[in-house]
Amino acid sequence: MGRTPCCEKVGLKKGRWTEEEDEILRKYIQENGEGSWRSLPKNAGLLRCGKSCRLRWINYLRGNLKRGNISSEEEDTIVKLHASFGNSWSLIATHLPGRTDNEIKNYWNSHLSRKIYSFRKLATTTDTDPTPKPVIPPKRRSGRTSRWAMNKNKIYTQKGTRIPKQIVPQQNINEAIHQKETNDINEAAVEVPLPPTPSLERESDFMPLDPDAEDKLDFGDEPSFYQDGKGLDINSSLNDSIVDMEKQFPMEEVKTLMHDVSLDGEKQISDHMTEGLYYQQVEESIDDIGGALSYGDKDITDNNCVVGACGISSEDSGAIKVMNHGYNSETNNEVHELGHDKMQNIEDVNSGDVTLITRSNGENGEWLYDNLDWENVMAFTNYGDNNESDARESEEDLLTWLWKDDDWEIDCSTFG
DNA sequence: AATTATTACAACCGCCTACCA
DNA sequence: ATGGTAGGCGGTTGTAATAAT
Repeated sequence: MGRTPCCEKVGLKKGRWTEEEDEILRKYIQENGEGSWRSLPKNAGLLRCGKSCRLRWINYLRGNLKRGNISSEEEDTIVKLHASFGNSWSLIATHLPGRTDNEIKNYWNSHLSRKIYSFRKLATTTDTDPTPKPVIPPKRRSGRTSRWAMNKNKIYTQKGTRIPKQIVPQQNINEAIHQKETNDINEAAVEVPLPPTPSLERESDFMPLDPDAEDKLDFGDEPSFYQDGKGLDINSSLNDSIVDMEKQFPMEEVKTLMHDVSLDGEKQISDHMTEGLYYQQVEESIDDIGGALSYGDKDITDNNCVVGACGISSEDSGAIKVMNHGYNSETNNEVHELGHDKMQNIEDVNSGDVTLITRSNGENGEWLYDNLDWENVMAFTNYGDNNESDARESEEDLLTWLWKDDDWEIDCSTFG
């Protein structure tokens, strides 16, 4: 049996609402209250579908709605909440008074997702010129002026480029938001769980998106991910695969190596970051995770590739992966084949991104894609705690990533 | 000045779930 | 237990607005 339509659509008006219609709807609801949307149009004398009336009311006519630009604080909150809740726009909207789910969704799709994509593109550029590049905003493209565009100089400053930390579910989300509202969240002792975006999601290896995230964020007396600032205790099925990297790979050595790499003319991370900034971020990341952590198993090298390929390059995850990779250097074919040492190995994956591996071609300039286990990349069989839907989503992410890449010719030749 | 390309965002669509008879 | 309905949600589309050519 087919689904019955929400209303009889014959003869109903569609498209933009006029002032007159708005006024009729507003007046009717003020007199009769919300609800009974199905019967509302008829009673109010509107030639609209009940759903359309509801949407119009909720998104534009009801009181307490903020109009105008999304503030930087709101934007920040959206990004952070998206990390925890994913595309649950209505849930995100409950934390942004006066903003509707539709508005937030649109803002995400038209502003934030693009920003993140731009950042990833910068981070994965194949430009081999080691010369530091100035931060230059892209040429203005044609099109309607966005609210965001009017908010000057917000995006292309380096100031805010640091990718937030991995999720640290140590406190209730509301508490974190309150903290954010009253202070600078970056200075807070505990951060709000961080944002994987659609393209970032694959990076939250340690805390996959969870529809019940809000309920679970208040961990109460649950153990922290961090154990005295050293290593990681995820208190989960991953326990067996957790490696205290500091034991295997002294932190000072990691820092030294990363420092050397950053000064070695390798600009894999991003053209818009200076070496110093990059190093600072890596160092902070290492400090943040209290030494080391690992989420994979013996196939962690492949995991690094998979995750990186499907997500934005993040300095934090980069640092983590670097260490993992360094630890697993013996299993890394390209390192041995090219005779690279641990340091080169770190360079290879220092953003955890497949594209960057192409930079490890070193002496001969050859591509190293052949050394990747692409079957595994596509199958995602080793993706952490994965299940079928995760794998499918990851696969879509990768395909999206490939598709979005500007250099189609290179992609074709590279991936066959 | 006209056209084209691109964008932001309002609105729609269809699916899902809770509720009720 | 079942089927119908309303409301809610996320994804997608249509289009007005705007910059670039």
